[in-house]
Amino acid sequence: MTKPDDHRGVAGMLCFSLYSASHAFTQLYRPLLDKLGLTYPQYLVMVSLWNRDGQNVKELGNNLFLDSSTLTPLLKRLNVAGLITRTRNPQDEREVLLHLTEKGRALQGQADDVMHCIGDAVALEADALDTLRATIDGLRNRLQARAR
Amino acid sequence: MTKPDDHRGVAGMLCFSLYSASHAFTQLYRPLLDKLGLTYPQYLVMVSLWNRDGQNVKELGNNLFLDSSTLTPLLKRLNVAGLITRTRNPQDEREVLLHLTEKGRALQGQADDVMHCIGDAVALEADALDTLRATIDGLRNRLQARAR
DNA sequence: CACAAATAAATCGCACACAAATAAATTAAC
DNA sequence: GTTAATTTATTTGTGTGCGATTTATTTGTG
Repeated sequence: MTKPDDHRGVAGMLCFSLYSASHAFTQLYRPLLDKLGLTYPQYLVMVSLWNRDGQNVKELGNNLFLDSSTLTPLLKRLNVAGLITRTRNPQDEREVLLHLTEKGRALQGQADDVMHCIGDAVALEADALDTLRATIDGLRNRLQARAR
Repeated sequence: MTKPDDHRGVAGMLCFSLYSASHAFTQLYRPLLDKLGLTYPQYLVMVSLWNRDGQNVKELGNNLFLDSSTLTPLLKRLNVAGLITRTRNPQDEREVLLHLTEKGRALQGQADDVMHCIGDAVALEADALDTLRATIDGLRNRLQARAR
């Protein structure tokens, strides 16, 4: 919260701007991702695996800032949907390795359409967008540093 | 999503910056709000009612961009905690009016400490913060307009 | 007045998030 | 080399979010 004494309720709080904008993104994604049979968090997992296949749960969690208690059930759903496999690492049986199936890899093609639609709605020039993203990432990093 | 062809996974996506920054805020708030016995969404409801007491569920939902299926159970918990009352509007029995109890009003004093802690972590000058908030709010409004 | 349409909440089902506790495997210490 | 500490993932329980449906009340139309 940022302005203790204003009279605008939640509207003046940066945390709420982020909270509501993030939900607005999810709402915009929903009908697009429905066509791929994915939820928004599932889509983030797929993006991460399209970028680097064969991550374990820990690495994926570090990339998405999510913990295994969130990811385990989500990954099971992606597995049931036939998009990924979950296998123990023979070198270290504690780790579960995540690999795209053929079907999971194929889905990346359809995802390009999704990104295009979202880009239109965001309606920001490339450099304005980079600046905004960098500002928000910097903020997130400061918040996470405090939360330890 | 913003950059289809980069090689950075989720890290290059504005939606993910918002998503992860919003969660980081929640994590920072958690230990502070634990002392008040509130979750972050419950805190948003209290802020809205501190700003304007006596809203109905619909109005509150418009302010927070949340719908009654989310709010009803949350409001019941605040009611059980003794922070608010839920009464039907005699003039229109469809509406449920939300009023702070004495205990609920009293909690606002402790919330000032929370805001102070958060403000420190955000570490932005007032005008930089206003600009950022306005940018994100503008983005949210564009996304919501597309989502209809 | 009667009765269909609209509105406000609540209910139900599913999928996150995350703290806390547990289980299994590896590494460290001695 | 056996035991303790650490690491990785799963399980459990609570609280959101939200689509879809349902219930109750009010408004609109003839």
